[in-house]
Amino acid sequence: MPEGHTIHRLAADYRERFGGRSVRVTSPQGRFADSAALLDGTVLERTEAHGKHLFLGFCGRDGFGARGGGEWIHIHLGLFGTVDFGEAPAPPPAGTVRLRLVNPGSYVDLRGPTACALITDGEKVAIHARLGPDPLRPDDGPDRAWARISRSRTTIAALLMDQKVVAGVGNVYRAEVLFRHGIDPYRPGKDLTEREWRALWADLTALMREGVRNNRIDTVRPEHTPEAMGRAPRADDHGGEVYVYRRARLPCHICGGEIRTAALAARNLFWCAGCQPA
DNA sequence: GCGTGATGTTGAA
DNA sequence: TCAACCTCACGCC
Repeated sequence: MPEGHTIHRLAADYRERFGGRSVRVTSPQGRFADSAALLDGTVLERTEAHGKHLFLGFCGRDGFGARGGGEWIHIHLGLFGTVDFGEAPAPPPAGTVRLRLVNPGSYVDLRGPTACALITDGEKVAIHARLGPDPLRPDDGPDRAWARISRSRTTIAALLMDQKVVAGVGNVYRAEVLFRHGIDPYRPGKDLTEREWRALWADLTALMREGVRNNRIDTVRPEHTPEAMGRAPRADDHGGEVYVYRRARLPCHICGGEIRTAALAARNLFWCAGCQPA
């Protein structure tokens, strides 16, 4: 499930259910057990998202950080990671639960993350430093990304997936935003106009905010929804309504042409050659 | 029961 | 460019 919108939503949900209170921290699977023991009983003070990275900040008895300094759980869901919230009482942990938080009202289970580690303030700063601007972070903007894109011979499809260039965009938003702007995914970054890039950034911001709100990715404009066009809603485990993502060989909602797919840097790319001409 | 694939990242070759 | 890693649901025998 995880593109940037998922992570920002998780930051808000962890904060809402567990923020500001003492929390029981365990690792039923055992792979985070030592760190969980250090944090058990401390207070979840703050939560933060940058791109696809989630940070849970804990406060010990002697100020921020269970060990005295700044103390964070750094979580990256990778491709398979999942987070499931539930109402207390927490059931016996099912499957491979890496991290479980419990308080009197709620529990939350983390499974299958690429990363789940206790880090210091300094390590957190280093992670922020290697990430590009995030359309969902209020203080971030398109300029820093434009400085890289406008000088790069790499395709815009690859640049959008590079977390050093833009943080939080994944395979779905990449495919969909390029479709919405009629841009050929293979166009080199330096061949985009600044106007095109600013429009892409603004659109990503709006689409991803909507994604946080609804906890799913919807990218079709009102006039192209299933209701508006009299077609069946999308039957896909991902849920949202999209133009091209995972619609290989199906007809384009706009021009009727066949949606194409190809591997690009080991990821599946989807686009409509009619609507996104070279 | 086995093989496959998936909204991701890293590090070696 | 490729393999490794993280997990689980689904299709097919």
